[in-house]
Amino acid sequence: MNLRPVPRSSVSDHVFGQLRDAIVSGTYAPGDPLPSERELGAVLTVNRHAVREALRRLQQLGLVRVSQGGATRVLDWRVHAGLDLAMSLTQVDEVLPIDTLVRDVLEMRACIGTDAARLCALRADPATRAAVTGAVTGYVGAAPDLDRMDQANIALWRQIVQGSGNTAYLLAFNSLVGGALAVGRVPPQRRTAELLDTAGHRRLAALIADGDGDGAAGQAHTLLTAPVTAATERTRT
Amino acid sequence: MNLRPVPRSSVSDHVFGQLRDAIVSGTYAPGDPLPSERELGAVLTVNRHAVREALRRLQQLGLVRVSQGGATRVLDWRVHAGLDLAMSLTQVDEVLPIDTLVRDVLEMRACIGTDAARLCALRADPATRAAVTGAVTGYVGAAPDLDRMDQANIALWRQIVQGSGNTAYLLAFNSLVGGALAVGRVPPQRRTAELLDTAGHRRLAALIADGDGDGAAGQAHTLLTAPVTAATERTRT
DNA sequence: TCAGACAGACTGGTCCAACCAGTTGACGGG
DNA sequence: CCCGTCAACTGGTTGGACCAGTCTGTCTGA
Repeated sequence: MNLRPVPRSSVSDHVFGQLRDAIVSGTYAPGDPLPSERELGAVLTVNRHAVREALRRLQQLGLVRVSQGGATRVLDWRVHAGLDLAMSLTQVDEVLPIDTLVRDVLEMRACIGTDAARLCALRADPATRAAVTGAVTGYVGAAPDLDRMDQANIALWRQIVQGSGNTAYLLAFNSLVGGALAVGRVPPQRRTAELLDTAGHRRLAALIADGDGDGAAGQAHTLLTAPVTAATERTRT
Repeated sequence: MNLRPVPRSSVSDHVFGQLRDAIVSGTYAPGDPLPSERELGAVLTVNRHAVREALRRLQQLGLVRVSQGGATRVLDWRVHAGLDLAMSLTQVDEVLPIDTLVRDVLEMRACIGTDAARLCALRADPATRAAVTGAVTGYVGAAPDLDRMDQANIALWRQIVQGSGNTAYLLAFNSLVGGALAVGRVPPQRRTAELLDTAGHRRLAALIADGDGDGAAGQAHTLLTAPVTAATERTRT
């Protein structure tokens, strides 16, 4: 087995995690006031500063609204939280089934990836086109090691998204990669079909190199939609 | 003129903003160590705790990596930052021209919105379909007040994205709405063309109500692509 | 000469204690 | 009944102290 670095979590990390899960899972409803910082510190046997640091992170995620003098209140994450929250949503199976979340992320990746491939074919400079072709070569060369292919696949799509010249796509891609897609929640055999279509990826690189926007979009759609339908099937069971 | 609530910013907000801008604008290159917390506190004449809270938020955004014992190092935001960063990118015109960012956001909104409309037509329950129709009615009724139309337009698309049943789309939508699109960076006259197509929006609602996924996608694409091409023109000038 | 152990000077992590600055709500006078 | 006042909250900020890792230069032994 391959060893991974030990995840060392600080006190404020624990506080953050607990509060985040409590909020997303609905333990605290939107509009509800959170216990005061001093009270949270007392209950969790933690210093107030640790609580404050955790609250800052929750605020940054869009989960709470803090106001001096008044209580810190819970926001409706369906309204105020950004895509980065997806990176943290791995523990709340009751509220949001993990299979559904995976399907959603794949669906979004397909949507973004298709348009990014189109734009990459239209807007990318020669160096980037070459980089895409190179990334595909690296990807194909990684076969049949699924883990390495996975890694190379992400690198490939990062190139494409970068080549699209759309910063919003790039940031969203980061959110998705850092999110449920990459947490290892999806067992290897589930991605086999997607990852093994090396011919399809080669074709995609060629279309991008040729500057054929519509062709690249179509090919990307084909490549990215297959796993979505598979995931959709999975949610029904 | 319409009055707006006074934005009151805390000390740690200022620290956060300064560091964020310094990082995104490249003052600190990826891999560079940030000054120590004590040093930052001394330079900014601020307590160390305030610095720490700001650093937590930067960490949450994916802009820095902090490690006990070692220095806090700057990450490459093009690799590690999520879409939420777009909500903060309004001041770094040199690195990322604001017109380009607006175009990117509109492009992404068009991409997501098109697929969300398709899924909404396919998957939404009757209540949600009715809500979409109602939102369009409210939107049309808001004419010709551009500000109210803007608000109603956002509410309408929120309904559609919600109806798509895709949580990733919903969170991304929040990021985009909270981001450059809503900061008032785009003068009213620039959105006129998009906002005034009431007939097109009515048609979209009808297609969604009928469950015509492809039709809804096409109509949504028409509605959302127009502002993108306009914004693209703008970036050339 | 050089590899490796070691010590000290950093780094961030946590805690305590105090005070400032807003908000809230109950209480009492008009 | 209304409205101002004030006390008891809330979060905001500061200072200082100490723990716990990391890094680096130095010094020792081979």
